[in-house]
Amino acid sequence: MAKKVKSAITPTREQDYPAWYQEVIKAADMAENSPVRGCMVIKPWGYAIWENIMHEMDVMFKETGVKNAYFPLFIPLSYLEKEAEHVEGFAKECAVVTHHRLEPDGEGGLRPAGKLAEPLIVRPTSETIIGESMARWISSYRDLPILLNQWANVVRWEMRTRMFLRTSEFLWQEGHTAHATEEDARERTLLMLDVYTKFVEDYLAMPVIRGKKTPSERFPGAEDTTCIEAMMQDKRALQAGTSHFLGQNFAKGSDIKFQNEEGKEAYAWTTSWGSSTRMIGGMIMVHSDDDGLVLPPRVAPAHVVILPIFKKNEDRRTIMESAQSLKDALEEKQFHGRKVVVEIDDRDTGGARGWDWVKKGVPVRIELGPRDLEQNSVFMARRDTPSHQKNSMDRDDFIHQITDILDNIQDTLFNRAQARRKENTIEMDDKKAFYKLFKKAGGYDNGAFVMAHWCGADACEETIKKDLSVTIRCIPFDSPTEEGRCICCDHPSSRRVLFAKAY
RNA sequence: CGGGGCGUAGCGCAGCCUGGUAGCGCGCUUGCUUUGGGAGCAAGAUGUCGGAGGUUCGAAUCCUCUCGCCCCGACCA
Repeated sequence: MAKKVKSAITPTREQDYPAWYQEVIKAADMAENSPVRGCMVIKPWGYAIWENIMHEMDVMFKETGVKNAYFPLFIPLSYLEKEAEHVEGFAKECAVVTHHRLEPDGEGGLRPAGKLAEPLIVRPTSETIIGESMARWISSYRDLPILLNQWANVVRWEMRTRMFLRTSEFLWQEGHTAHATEEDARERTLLMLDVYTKFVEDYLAMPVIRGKKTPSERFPGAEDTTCIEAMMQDKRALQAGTSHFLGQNFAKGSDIKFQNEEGKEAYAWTTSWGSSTRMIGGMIMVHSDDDGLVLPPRVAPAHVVILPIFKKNEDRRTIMESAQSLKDALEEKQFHGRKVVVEIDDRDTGGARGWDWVKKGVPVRIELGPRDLEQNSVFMARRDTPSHQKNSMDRDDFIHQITDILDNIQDTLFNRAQARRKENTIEMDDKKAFYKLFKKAGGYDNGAFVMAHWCGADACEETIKKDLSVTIRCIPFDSPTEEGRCICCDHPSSRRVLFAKAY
């Protein structure tokens, strides 16, 4: 008798997308809300993904000559004042430390004491404090470029938070570089955007659109902000990484000067670039389904889970031995420079055990029972196919093919995401149709990625944002020059830009 | 910061209107039987009913204040 097909996650994506997202995280045991408002606790399964991300990105950064360093969590208030636009951009969301001690308040509690002469802010980003160091480290063009990165936490006091996507405290990396020439700095800006693109596409299997932000969406204090934008399953955009060309703005603010080859004093040209735990939120929203998390193999904490099936108690020992030898054989294999990671779960929880691993998103599940031992086979399920779909496979073939299977899953996830984005990316020239599309957007269906002409006026961008809460995600690098008319004001335009609802 | 909702066991909730000493489901513990699509039976453990004050013989329940969370706005690298 066919059992009614039921999804592991309720509600489903279509029923309530935001609730589905929270539930996927909870069901996969990745993270939970903390007692501290707007902050989350990242649990081992979630943190292991971040560790894989850190490890792989770190290698990629270093291949471009970047070195890691670490700067203080606290920044003197006055530092933030060094770059005018920067202050304005971050002032409203800074946590401020004003005291350095607690004392009894006489009523059984504690109160702050030891007021600081100058308040410290908890870094929302580190341009200013790193700039201060750079200013001291650089005196000659021979000291340049300086290529730094730090893995850190930052705090931005957000009004509304969501696990991984926007939390008050989040983990990230921030790169900061200083160069002798504008050209070098601009080159570095794009080089790091390339690194992000490669990482997000190859590891997180999220296809992205590369482009430049409009002036209103720029990083506060930047000359140019470049970004990668990905489409989530609800057709909203998520910025997955950003790289800024800061011109000489921060160099002037922090006094980063050097003597050039002609012996003249000049300000350095700086860049900064960042990506955060938000990528994990994106990864969840791009690949996961109504049965829970779906992990791209290249960042999965475990690649394979073996579920021993005990028909009779006497079988237990032989089946466990077989499971262990299968694990050993698989772990001798390398998957993109990393050992294939295998878990054995012999808990006696009935069928719930299998669903736990579905919900955790493990790429490959193996059921191993008496029948498989007799036939030297394994019963395999892939997370990129429906949960009920399982196939018997020769055990040795499976061991031989494991890396191909994982690669295949990785490719499938990427291709699926790319196909979905393509299907939901449209060109539009009619304002009424544009408004109609986004007016009804919401819930699981937020319209589309719309490529439309824009005249370049802030006013048009602002109008659309106000009317539809749709923003220009970026001016894509690959959008060709072509004659057209602004979707908002009908003035001439030479290029299409990407409009979408965003996270 | 405006508008709405909610705080009772680890999680999800009922009880509140009409005051009488704490309940359900899941989970958890132990044992036995089970295990190839979310196991069954039996026996258990778990609560400052968000906090403070008030009314009352008696408060999860009524009143006042307060704290926190969620949703919708506003804000948001």
